[in-house]
Amino acid sequence: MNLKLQQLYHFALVAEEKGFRNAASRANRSQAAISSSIKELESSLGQTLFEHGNKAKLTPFGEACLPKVQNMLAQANRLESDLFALARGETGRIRVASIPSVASRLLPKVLAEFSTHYPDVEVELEDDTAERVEARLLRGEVDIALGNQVKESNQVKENNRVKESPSLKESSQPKENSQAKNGHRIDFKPLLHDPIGVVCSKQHPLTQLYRPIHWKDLKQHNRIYNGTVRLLRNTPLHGLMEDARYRVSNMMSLYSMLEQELGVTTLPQLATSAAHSELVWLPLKSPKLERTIGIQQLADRTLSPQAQAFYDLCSTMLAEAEHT
Amino acid sequence: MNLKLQQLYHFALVAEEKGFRNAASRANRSQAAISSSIKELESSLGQTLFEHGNKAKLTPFGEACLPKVQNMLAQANRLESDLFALARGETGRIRVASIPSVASRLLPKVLAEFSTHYPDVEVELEDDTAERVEARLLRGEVDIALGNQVKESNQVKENNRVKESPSLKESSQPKENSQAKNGHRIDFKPLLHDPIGVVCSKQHPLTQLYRPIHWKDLKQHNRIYNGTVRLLRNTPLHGLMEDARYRVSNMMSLYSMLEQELGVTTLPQLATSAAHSELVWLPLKSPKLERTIGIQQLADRTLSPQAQAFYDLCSTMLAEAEHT
DNA sequence: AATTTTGATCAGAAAAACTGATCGCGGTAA
DNA sequence: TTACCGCGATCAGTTTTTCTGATCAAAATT
Repeated sequence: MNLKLQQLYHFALVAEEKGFRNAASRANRSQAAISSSIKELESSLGQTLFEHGNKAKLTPFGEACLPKVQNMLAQANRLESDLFALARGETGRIRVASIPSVASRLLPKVLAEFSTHYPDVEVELEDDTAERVEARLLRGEVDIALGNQVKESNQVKENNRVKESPSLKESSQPKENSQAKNGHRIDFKPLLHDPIGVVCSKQHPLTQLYRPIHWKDLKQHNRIYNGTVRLLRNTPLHGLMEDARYRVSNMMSLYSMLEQELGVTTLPQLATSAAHSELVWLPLKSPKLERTIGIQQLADRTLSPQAQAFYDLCSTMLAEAEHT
Repeated sequence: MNLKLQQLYHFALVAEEKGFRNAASRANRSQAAISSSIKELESSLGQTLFEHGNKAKLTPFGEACLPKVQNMLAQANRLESDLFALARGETGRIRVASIPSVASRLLPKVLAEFSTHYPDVEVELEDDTAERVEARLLRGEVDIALGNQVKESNQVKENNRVKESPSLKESSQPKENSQAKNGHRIDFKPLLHDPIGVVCSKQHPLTQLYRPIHWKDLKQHNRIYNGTVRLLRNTPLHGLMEDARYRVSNMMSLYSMLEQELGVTTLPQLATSAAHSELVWLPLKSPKLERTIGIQQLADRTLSPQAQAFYDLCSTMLAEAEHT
């Protein structure tokens, strides 16, 4: 790589300005600097670029070179602004995975805000179950994931690795990290708390209680199991819900069944659709349960500037969203 | 112009070699050099390119940059070889103007030889009268011209230096001047001498002379004027030829007329077509006349490498051609 | 003929690039 | 676990490159 961009730039400047001195002033350099720069370029090409002793007139060779060099300089400039735009996160593409509740209830506002600040960044958003969202992140298919805190995977993996000494490290790491087989760890940043309650039809007897619901109140009703029941692990409710009359994986089916008054279910507040006006979400008084929603990234991978910007925006907007 | 090609090159090397040390060895540099080169690039972009502390793994940003940078490097390489090819004269285009006799009798061999050495150089050859050939050169329409010596130009140059004799030249300048309004001067390099003789049909009485032809021998025959008669200026023959029975500008017409035995003409030996076997060229004994054929270029313009190569080849081949 | 302007050139200063040695870290093998 | 290797980071010091300011000769301008 013999050629230097600066030499080419100086060459083009002299040719355009028709003079070394003008070129020098446009380049903020001394005339001597330009002179030797050209000389250097000429010697590395083995041909003279300007007619010497003739006011900086191009030789035929120089004339043949000029357009090629100008083209190169233009491309170098384009590259430079491309890279800067990429570096500033103004351009590019980010891939986000999210659990459906966040994707439908919280992300739209974030995306709208994001796209006003970064109109040229493509966002690829895919929703999936909490487990699969996390898996996609670990596989590197997405840059950022929005999901629940996954306590289980922490405990399991930690236990697999640390065969002894359960005391010291357990307390420091477990909450915010999870480790996968390929060595990637997930960094989880909690953003908001989503209370878990009971969902049923507006006509359901539970709505007539006129007192806070206790978990045992569900015993006497048909229960419908759904994916979010996993969140109840290690709570008294878990057993009850596992022992459900119906099991559905699809949320739409769940809503339909609830509307048909086939039973009741537990859901985080955000997971209830605002579109189904025949259903109600009732707070659960005891135990008071909640899931922690947060944003995840691979711990050992730097975020791209774009992703970082999205991450930051999510953090602030979702943390604010908690109080509304 | 913040970016340096070398930094981009080092970046791509590290990415391709997946390691600073391998990259360093491929670049014939120390590992420290590569390291600081990358660091410099990162700081000028304002973003980290590699995951630090992770074996030279690209960040997402670095991954986005890599293909763009590689593309730029490829183009820089292409430019470099283009410029070198141009500089070595292996590529490009030259424009040559020539008087018809040289173009048809001498240049073909030169062109054949040239194209074996420079197969990728385009040659644009145009033939025209000596005057117009010279005009094209002065106008910069061609790089090189092949023509007759233009004596006046020498005299003008001489006279510019010698401050005597201000009167005579003024009038002779307009016609055959080699000095144009833009100050261009023509540099003429004589290559071979072309004797001027008499051309007529094989049946013409002149062929029966059995002694060298004297200019007065033409008096008693019909004469055909042609463009090359200008070469006879200041010779006794000139008046005779100016006072011709016929005047033609086209050589083909001239040959036809000679074949029809409408008269005789004077021509340089090279200007006689070998294809017209019914015509003969007879040497003129007294005065012994000749034109000097040579190669011309603008005196204050450097030739392109390609043109220079052609110039050199012409010089040697045509000088040799004189003795055949 | 005098003056201005132009590019070339030089010594020395400043900046950039590079080297070799060393460091700490993480992975690997004993 | 310990010892070791290979990695990239870092540092001080050197070499190379680039730049400046002054000066010059040649050309253009007046």
